[in-house]
Amino acid sequence: MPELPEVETVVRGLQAQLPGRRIVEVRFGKTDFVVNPAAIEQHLPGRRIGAVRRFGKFLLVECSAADPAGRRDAAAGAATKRAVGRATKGAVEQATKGAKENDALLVHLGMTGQLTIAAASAPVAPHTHAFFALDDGREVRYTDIRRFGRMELLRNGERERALGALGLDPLEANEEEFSRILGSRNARVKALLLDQHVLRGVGNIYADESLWRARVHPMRTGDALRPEEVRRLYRALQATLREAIRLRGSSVSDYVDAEGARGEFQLRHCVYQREGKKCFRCGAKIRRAIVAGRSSHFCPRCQKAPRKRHGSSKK
DNA sequence: CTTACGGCCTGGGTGC
DNA sequence: TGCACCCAGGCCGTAA
Repeated sequence: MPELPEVETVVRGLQAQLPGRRIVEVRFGKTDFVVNPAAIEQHLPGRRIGAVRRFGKFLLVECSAADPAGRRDAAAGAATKRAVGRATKGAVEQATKGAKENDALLVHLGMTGQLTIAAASAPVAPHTHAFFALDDGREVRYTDIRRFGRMELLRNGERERALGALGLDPLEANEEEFSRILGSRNARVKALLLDQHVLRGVGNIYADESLWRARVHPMRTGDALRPEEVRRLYRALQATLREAIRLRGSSVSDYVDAEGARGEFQLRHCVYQREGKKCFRCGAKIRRAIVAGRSSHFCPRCQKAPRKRHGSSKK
């Protein structure tokens, strides 16, 4: 399941390969996951790729302005070089400064989406539904078994609509911000961690792993957390995400990076998909329960359940 | 407004 | 061999 660390890993892989390359052709298989495939087919061929960045679990592939066939190569290359240095920050912030936004391909990998770079002659994996042929004989391919992913071309002025409602990046937020947005909420902390309008990029794996690490039960509510618990959760979340990025993500089912390689953080999971196994900290059996509509894995001894549930609407 | 919940999308894996 | 069913995560609609 691509969450923040997996998307970050894919972004870094693409960022290392794509800037400066020209897209020469776009081909689609099934298109039910694409917002406006005709617009993509019409506008992307001929464009040069700029920076590739992550925004929560979304990927943005920036493209140059339309550039009449083959001219201005040197200028485009120079612009690309400048873009390389500042990869992941401020896709929306940049937009609000009034500067013209580059067109960008927005991709969400859903559960089983993969973006890989391959030689155009390489065998095509099943369920590959989009091909972006490059000017060097390679192509970027989008493979998605379940097609829960999403793809859309964002043109000038569309980023705010697409991304503006997303919450804080958990790696950029400071402790005060984190505490403010969680501490004011009566919802279960598991639901808050998963809510992309609260924090952008956290999914089920990293929510469960962080809660275990912080020794916070997923059914606790945000406003019932003691300050030291919020602090532990903040630190656990960042440490978990950073370690997962270092290990190139968790490959629990289909996830691979831009080179097609699996990650290794699944080998470090302490609770996720470890139901019935021993807690690494205390030896109790890890349990699974549905919280916020999602499978939640936790240690019933290390992570103390809340006694009761305050009504959310009644008093 | 906030929160909770159910349904939907799809197809791989499982169990009979 | 086939087939019904469960499940994954994001998102949206609805209800309280």
